[in-house]
Amino acid sequence: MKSFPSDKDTDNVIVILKMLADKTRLKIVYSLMSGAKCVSDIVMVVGESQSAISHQLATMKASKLVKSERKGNKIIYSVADEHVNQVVKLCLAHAKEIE
Amino acid sequence: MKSFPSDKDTDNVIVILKMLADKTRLKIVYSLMSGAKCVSDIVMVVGESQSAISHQLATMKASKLVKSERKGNKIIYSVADEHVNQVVKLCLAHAKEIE
DNA sequence: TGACAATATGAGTGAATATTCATATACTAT
DNA sequence: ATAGTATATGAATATTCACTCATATTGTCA
Repeated sequence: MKSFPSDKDTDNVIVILKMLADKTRLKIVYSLMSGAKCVSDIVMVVGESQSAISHQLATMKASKLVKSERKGNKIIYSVADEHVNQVVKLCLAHAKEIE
Repeated sequence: MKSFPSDKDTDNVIVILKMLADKTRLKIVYSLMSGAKCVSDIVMVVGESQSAISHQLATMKASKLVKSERKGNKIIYSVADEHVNQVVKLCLAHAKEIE
C-alpha cells in the first residue's frame, strides 16, 4: 500500500468491519448467505430475541450491509453487496489457517 | 452457506474483524502493508501516542494479525497473514462501491 | 372493525474497550 | 556502570454499544 486510503474510505471500511465483527450480526449474515429471509426466520436460525434481531437489522440496513423488501405481512432481508459475502468467506479461510 | 460455521471458526472470524474494525489498528495495518516497520515508524505514520500504538500492537499480536521480531534496539512488526491484507482490500472495494 | 401476527423502536442498563498517564523493561553506546 | 533510546504495561477513565423490556406500528384475515 503506497498511499493511505482517504479518511472517508477508511471510515466506510470500518463501518462494514464493525458490522461484521459481532456474533449476532455475523450469524444474521450467515443466515442470509443461503438466501433472503424474513425476520422471524432469522430470529429462529440465529437464536436471539426478536427485538435484538430487529435492532441489529436496522443498523445493518443503515450501514448498507443488508437491504429489505416488504412482502405482505413480512419483511424480507437480504445481503446488499456481494463484497460482504466475500469478506466473510475470506475471514473464515483465515480462521481455519490460524487453527 | 448451507451449514453454519463452527462456533470456534466464528469466534476466530470475529477476532480478525474486531481487530480490523478500529481506526488506529486499521491504520497500523495500512502502514504495514507496504512492508515491515518498527514501532516508532508506525507511531509516526499513524499519528497516535507511542503508548496507544504499543497497546494495540500487543492485542494485534495476541490475535495473530501481526508478528514481531527484535532487531537490536527495535522491534519490527509485520502482517502475519496474507488474508489480512486481502480482507482490507476487499473492504476498500466495498467502501468505494457504497460511495 | 377487531383480533392477531410480524416487525420496529425508545429508554435504560451493563459490559467491553481505546486512550492517557505514569512507569517499567530491554537494549545500545560511551 | 550510566545515560539515552525504544518498547511494553498496569491502572483508571470515558465512551461505545448490544441487549432487554415495554410498547408502537403495519398488515392480514375473519
